[in-house]
Amino acid sequence: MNSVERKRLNRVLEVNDEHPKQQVGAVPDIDDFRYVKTEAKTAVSTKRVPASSNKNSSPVRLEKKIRVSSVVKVEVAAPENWEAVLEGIKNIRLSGQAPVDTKGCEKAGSLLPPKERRFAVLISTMMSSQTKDEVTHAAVECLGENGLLDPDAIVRTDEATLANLIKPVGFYQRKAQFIKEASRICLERFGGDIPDTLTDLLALKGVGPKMAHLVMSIAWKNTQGICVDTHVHRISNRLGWVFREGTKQKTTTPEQTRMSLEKWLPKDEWEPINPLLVGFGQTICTPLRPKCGSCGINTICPSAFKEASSPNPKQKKRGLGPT
DNA sequence: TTCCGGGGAG
DNA sequence: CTCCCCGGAA
Repeated sequence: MNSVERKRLNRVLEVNDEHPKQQVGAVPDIDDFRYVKTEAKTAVSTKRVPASSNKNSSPVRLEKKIRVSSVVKVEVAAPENWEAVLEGIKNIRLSGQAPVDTKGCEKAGSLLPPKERRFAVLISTMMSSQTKDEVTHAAVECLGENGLLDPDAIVRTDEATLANLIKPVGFYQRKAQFIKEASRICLERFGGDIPDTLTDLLALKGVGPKMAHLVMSIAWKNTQGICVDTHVHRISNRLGWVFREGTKQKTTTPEQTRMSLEKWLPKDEWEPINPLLVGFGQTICTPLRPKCGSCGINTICPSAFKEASSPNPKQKKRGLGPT
């Protein structure tokens, strides 16, 4: 097995192992092993994170491990106030529309029959990453108008033409290539439908954890894990909702965030949390200069006004991450 | 005008 | 870590 396969396999093992053990769950020792692998794998990405002390003002929620015979029980308490925070964000989202509300990829092919709709969702998702919702939406429509929301049609279209059609989305050459290959696999191995498991979705090039979980939720309505994109990742950390395993440090990768979040967030919130936080992140809790002043939860958010204006990145002192 | 982010691959 | 691409922000 080469390194790529191993990497993918590891990913798959991680996600498959994440059973909805919520507030309290008994987890066998093997679970710890998994985290060892994960930490080692992701330890590289220390890049522009201000490395040093993050004094999270929110309540410390270290995991408590209790050894009972051969089993380690891992208890992860939900953050204080999380329900109030979530409620507050929902209220914020009720007023005012975010791009994701109308142009999110779950809208793709909503008028099509199930199988076609699923394919449209997959293609839409594969194009949408790193791209504005509106742009993706337009590209999907463009494909549809050309009868290309269909794996058969796509494999018979040459890559350059395909790339040209989806040009407005970022990284279109790569995506055209990935989409064509995915279409071929759909035809050859899944009867023209899209894969219905995380494992098989992740095996598609151009589909990583974020998109695989999204597709499972949207296309199959079978949520296997939380779809963590940059918004969910950033906001979860600002809210003090997630921590690196065994610490009170912020998570450094979306995968860490996903696993940390899944430990306590009730499963019925797993699917809605993504559009909720994405919209919130697009409008209020923006990456740069979050609009804390007009945010409805600025009295209960541990990061409120903590990183308001940081003009010159170069002069920014290191070691004082938000909160 | 420059620069940065974003999901995933290599 | 860099590369892919481009819009939006500094």
